[in-house]
Amino acid sequence: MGDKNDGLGLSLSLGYATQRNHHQQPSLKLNLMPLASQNKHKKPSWTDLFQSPDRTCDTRLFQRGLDMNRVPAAVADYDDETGVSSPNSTLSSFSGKRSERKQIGEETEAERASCSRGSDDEDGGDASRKKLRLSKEQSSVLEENFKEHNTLNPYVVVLWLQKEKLALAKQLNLRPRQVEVWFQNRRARTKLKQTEVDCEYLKRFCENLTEENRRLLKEVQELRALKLSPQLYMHMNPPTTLTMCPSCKRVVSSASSSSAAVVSSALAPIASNPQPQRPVPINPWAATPIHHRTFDAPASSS
DNA sequence: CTAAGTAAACATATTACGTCA
DNA sequence: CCTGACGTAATATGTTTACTT
Repeated sequence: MGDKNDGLGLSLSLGYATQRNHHQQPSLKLNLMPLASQNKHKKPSWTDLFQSPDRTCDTRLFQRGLDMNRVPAAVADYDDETGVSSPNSTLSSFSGKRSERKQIGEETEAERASCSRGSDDEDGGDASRKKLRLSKEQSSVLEENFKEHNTLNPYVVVLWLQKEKLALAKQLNLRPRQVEVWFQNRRARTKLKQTEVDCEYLKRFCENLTEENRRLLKEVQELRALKLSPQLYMHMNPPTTLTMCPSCKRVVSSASSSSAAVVSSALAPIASNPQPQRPVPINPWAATPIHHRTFDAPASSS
């Protein structure tokens, strides 16, 4: 997608956005790479570095029948023993091509029905997917990791993705796939929230502009009226609220009363000029401080 | 070098489940 | 107890990118 690499913009500075480049700098794992997979003539690929020699590993694990929310010791052991964090492992039971993923998913679905996260879910027998609510502790740990890793540079994120995700899953007794899904959904929620906030922000901005426009129109009318009766002009409050910064040449709009001196000097040419010189329209966005918002976790309903 | 195939990771939309008022 | 709203885990699908053949 085109927005993959500019995900640092509106979409929340999610560090993952650039992880596509992970193939470019996986050097830290050199010592973990199977020699057989190395090519002397080219840089080691990420795939080389992290790919499990046996792509069916995770599948096999799940085919043995695993608790859907418990990281099987075999998974952790596999990772620990080999020191290899296969990209596939992050997909856990659903790695591989979509079709394969689906197939595997179907395979594990039945198992899942007979599995459970905890001891309180033993009804089993239902072939439909079972949605399990993460515990508060699990959610908070994931949340912390999200905060910690959504702004890191891609390289670090890649390492995190490839390695720490497994560790996180292990720590939380979740499948790596669940961690992955959680982050995916978390990003979606964050983006949605960001969109809502931006929408509200634009709405208010538009309202302010409308109000400002109304005010300026009124001011124009007043100035035109003054033009017809100059003697009244001297006793009036300064009508304008626009000032210009002498250093940056920026026109600043201030709703409150401006300095009388500044206003008077600004008005002087206007009073004498039949064609009042308005400041060059400025980009309202440029003059408006945009505060980068940070988003906390949406209030959990659980 | 190029093209086709593949894998990984993502965004997005949707579905389905759990919780709560 | 029932029900609808809501939050969210899980799934489906399509896209992009890097790598391999």
